[in-house]
Amino acid sequence: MDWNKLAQALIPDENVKPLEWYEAQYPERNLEKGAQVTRLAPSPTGFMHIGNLYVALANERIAHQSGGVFYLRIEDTDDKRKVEGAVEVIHSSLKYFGVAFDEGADLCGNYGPYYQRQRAEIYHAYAKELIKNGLAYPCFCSEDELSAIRDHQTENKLLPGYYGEFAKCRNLTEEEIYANLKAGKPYVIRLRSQGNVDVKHTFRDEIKGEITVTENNQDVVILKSDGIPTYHFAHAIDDHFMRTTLVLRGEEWLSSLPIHIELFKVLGFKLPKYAHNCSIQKIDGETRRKLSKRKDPEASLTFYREQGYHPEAVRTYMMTLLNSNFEEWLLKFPDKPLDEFKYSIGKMGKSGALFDIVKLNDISKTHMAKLSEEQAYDFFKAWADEYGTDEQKAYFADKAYMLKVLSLCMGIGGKKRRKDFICAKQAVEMISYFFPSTFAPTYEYRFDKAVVKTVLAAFKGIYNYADDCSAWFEKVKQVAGENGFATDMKAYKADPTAYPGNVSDVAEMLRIATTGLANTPDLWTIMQILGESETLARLDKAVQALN
RNA sequence: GGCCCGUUGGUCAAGCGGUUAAGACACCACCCUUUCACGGUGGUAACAUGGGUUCGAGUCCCGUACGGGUCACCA
Repeated sequence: MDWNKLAQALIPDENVKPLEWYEAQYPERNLEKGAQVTRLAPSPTGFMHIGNLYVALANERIAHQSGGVFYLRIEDTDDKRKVEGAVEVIHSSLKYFGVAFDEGADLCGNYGPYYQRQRAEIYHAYAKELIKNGLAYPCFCSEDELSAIRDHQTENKLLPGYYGEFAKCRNLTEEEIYANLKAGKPYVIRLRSQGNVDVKHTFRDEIKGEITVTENNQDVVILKSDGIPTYHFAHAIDDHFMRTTLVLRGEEWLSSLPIHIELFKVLGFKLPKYAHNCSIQKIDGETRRKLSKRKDPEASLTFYREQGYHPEAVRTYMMTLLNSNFEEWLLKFPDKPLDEFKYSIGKMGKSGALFDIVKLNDISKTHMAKLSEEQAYDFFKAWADEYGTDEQKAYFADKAYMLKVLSLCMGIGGKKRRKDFICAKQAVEMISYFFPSTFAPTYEYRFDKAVVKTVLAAFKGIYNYADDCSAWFEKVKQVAGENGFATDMKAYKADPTAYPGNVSDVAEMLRIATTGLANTPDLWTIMQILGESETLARLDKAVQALN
């Protein structure tokens, strides 16, 4: 067999450049010792999974912390998955959460093009080299033939795949090959694997530690019939020529590592370091499973935008999942920028973490409590403009009023900040009672209607907008006392059965009457913000509702 | 099913052969508090399982169970 002739027939010289050209074009990067070059290599499906952010963040931290480079490569080798505008989505959604690339698709960079479809030539050049060396060959098997092989293998409990004796096209004669080509039969290029599945090696994964990998014996497809490479081949070529030093990717790739190892070997490339991280899981009834794009809204990055989670909070939560010692650091330095945390790949978990929205909420609350009322205003307004209802958008028209509301609800000026707000959506809904357009109370009192009614009417009769906080509270107490409620907490606690309730119960009635909720910040201030006429109107309305 | 990876409280997790087995979230109690929160103190709660190795095992080895991943001209 004349491999050179075959290579030339399959991939003519005029379509490719000499191999040295590529090596010269994409030289080793001139970086400091220890600097890591990492990448994110998504397919442009238009859907950004929380796992994309997760792995992006890890890659970004490792690159930037080491003085290296973090780039974006688009794996668009599968035509079926491609969606218009997807790259835009990748950039914008990651940027929103504070992850930015140094180079890559739609950015500058000397190691491009960063779209795999545009790199056909380089893949062809190396496929040709493999054919020349007898390490790759054309395969004319049809889908039917392949599935027949697979069926036979499963029936006989043999290792499935295209290898050894099952690799029919592996030993085609020269005549057969040229006859097939002449007949215009479609073909793929397969690797002629040199591996043996009985041979195992230990391999060091940066996250998992020592793992055993079996040699690859599959004659995997490297070039599909349309001349586009498969993931495996593109990975080897691209990560070599883009000079990636660390491939940090999802653990679903772990099982194809043997293929990648062999590919790097036959291509004569130095193997990068590998790290395989676990995917984020979710508990579904009794079972854990991967966060699913279809079933779980929180799997999508857009979910966090729609809910109005602060990007910094999401990022912080991701960090707690990514690095086990991060939370300790955060506790110690709550106000330092996240980037000052020393990220360590060795501290990444070996097993999949469960996504815990309750924890995210807690982190979000703490984060919101760091914002000023101006910052909160801007953040909520931006959210409302994009996702809010018309009424909610209108909340922000009177900025001075909104600022008063926010500073009350966030506990600004107090000794300790409140932590009521989780995300913009919830926060904006929470403050809806401050706005007549959305004040729609369902009064749910814990006391008898008649009692509530007397209390409300009595309070309304003596309420004075000009009262300061303590005068106001004296009146609450007065109403409480007049209706038999305990005004002295110590007395009440000593014998709760002696009273129908205490001042706090009376305060709750007033709170529900004016806000519709049992849970709000300081009531006196709320009344001050609402204004005299609105407050009185609400008390009236509440009394009416009791008839 | 084969191969690979994993398994410490409800959840995230520290732990690198000797610890009273950290911490965070959640939950509960108490305290603080003129109301709602915040905050503070304390509490409940874990090494999947069976065998080894060792003076000594959450930590090392083997088996079992359970969970996850993967077996494409998808990435």
